[in-house]
Amino acid sequence: MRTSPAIQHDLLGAAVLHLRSGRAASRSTLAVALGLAPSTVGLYVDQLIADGYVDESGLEQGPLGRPKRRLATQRTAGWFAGVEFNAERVQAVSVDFSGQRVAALSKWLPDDADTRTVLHAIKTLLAGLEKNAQGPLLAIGAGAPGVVDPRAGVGAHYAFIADWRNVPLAESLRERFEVPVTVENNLRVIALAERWFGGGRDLDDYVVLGPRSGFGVAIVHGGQLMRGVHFAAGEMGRWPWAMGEGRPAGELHDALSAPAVWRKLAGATPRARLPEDLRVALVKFTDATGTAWDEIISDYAKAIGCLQLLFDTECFFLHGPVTSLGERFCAEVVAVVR
Amino acid sequence: MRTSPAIQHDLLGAAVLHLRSGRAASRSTLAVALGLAPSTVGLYVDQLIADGYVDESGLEQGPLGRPKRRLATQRTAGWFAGVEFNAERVQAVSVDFSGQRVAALSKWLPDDADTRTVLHAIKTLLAGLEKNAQGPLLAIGAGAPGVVDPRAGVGAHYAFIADWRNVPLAESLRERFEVPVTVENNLRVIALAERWFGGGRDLDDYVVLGPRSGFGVAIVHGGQLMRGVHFAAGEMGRWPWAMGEGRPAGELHDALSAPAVWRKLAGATPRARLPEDLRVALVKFTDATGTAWDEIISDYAKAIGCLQLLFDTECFFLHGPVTSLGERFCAEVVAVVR
DNA sequence: GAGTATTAGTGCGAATTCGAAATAAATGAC
DNA sequence: GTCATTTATTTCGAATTCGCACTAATACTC
Repeated sequence: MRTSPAIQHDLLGAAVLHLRSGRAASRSTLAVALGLAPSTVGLYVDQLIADGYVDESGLEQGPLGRPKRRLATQRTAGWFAGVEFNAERVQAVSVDFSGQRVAALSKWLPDDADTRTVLHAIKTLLAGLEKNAQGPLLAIGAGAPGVVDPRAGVGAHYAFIADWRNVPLAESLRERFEVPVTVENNLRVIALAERWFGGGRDLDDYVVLGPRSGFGVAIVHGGQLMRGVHFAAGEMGRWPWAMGEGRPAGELHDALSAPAVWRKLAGATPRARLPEDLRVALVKFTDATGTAWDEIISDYAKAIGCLQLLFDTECFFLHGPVTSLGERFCAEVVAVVR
Repeated sequence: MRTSPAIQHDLLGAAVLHLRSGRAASRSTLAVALGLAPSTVGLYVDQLIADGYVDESGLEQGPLGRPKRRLATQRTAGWFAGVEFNAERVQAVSVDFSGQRVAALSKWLPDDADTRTVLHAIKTLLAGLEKNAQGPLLAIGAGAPGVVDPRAGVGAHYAFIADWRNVPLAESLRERFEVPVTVENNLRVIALAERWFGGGRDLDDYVVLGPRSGFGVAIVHGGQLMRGVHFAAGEMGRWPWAMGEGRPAGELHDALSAPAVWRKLAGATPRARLPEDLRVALVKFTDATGTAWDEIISDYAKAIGCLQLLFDTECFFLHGPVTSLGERFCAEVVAVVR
């Protein structure tokens, strides 16, 4: 009989993430991915199987040699809740232990939503997910807008929700649901998701552009999020920015934020509440080749060029409503950056 | 008798760096600084003393309790060589094991210096240091201009030295002197030095501004240098930059590099070779309050502001010839950034 | 000067991780 | 079918690091 080590929480988490994301599917691949000796991983996997977190699900034959024993996370070992919000709406999803989305709920907020309203809405949605879930709730992850202190689990500041200042979000949810709660900035949550499940899967250095009501970027360096001393890194929207030939100087988010882009394209400010309609309405613009279109392309290219000179990064990701401009937008931006 | 572990090179290096920089001076403080258990540090220090790298040098009484047994690096355990160069000159220093500078040599390069000339000059200076040194040479550190691949020890590219392309600098020096050689970009070497011996001693996040013939920055995030995929991070000099009211657009180094600053202040381009004279000549400008001066201040403040929004860092350092503008320059820049 | 509080450093068993050899499970050659 | 080859996993002893109890050295109190 082998003497298994006590399960270390961080290693369990890392192992499960690797299995869930498909990055590793057997003891040997897990060993490579985690940078541990095969013998060590063997001990850990045994323990995870004994505890009901992981299952062996058949063999996977390579071109030669002994086949891998495929590992899979146990769907029924429990579930996770994720919640994301801004001044307009709250969205929540439940995800089973194997990473499959089980259910999603969302709720529009009233125009004058304050901190209390928002917290209440979050708890209501989470409680709703809890009702139909099977197995124990294992953890909650929350993506909050504005400046977030993930160590303290506090939403430090956000301009668009009344009295959103030093809100102890993690503590509040931990009290109510009695599980570990992780809080992180909205955009940085996306960067993390990109790393674990998206295109940043094998990347250690990349930048996520998040044009929304403002313009922020999330920077991943050496596999780690760059947060800044005051958790305010990436606030690129407030860069001084020349608005165009002979135009007055402004700030970058006046040129590149989602509302600014809509305004330029449509000469109007569509409500961000109607992304479906918007996408339809904008299709014609993506086929047009007006000055506005070229100007947006050139501004985005300029911003990305600056970031690339500074970071010399592997990859950029564009997230948020502006992605509805489609593939051609990205392709043209890339061309101009070059 | 205690069973000492085999000395691990990285831990030895880290321990010695902490002792040399004054960051830790006893077993207990070293344990805190290295994040190891006191018992483990005890074993390591015993080994270092047995091997003649470290010495106990008396006691240090705190306000209460058993006094620390002060540790010091053995001056005579060996020495290190450091060499730094650009297209104009090569500078080399020797440093004993306790971090004291022993000797320094430098050499101007001819105007048409090519790769062979530069390598030869480097080796000549190092050989010169070797003559008067006592004890074994332990390692060489080299700071090279331009794009440097520190993993391969290769100088990838530098525009101002003829045929400086993929120069196997580390290999070349290792062959000649038969010790480990570390190669890093000039400015990043400064950033590392800042972290170990300068004002970045207790900082994990900061940016070093290096205006020279161009304008580069070295970024330290989480205690680690940000190098970029192509080792070209920080090339901020090539940012597009409005040159002033109604002036044509240019690049940032046209406004902020050392030659650009001299040109603006003096209406001329003094040779960078004469920093002593320059400093004297410039004193009058630091006392003047002309448009040029204000413009430089405002440009520097704008650049630093952009970096701060992006990185939200703890601290900025200014290095290079521009520092001869003095305290007042920095103070005014800081004021405008605010 | 004996006792107490405080901090520094050591001894030793326990926990974890590793490395190398052994074992297991497949393919393909003969 | 047997054997060499290849890859996956396990066994087992060794190496390293830790945690905790213990000892050491000092100042302060009475």
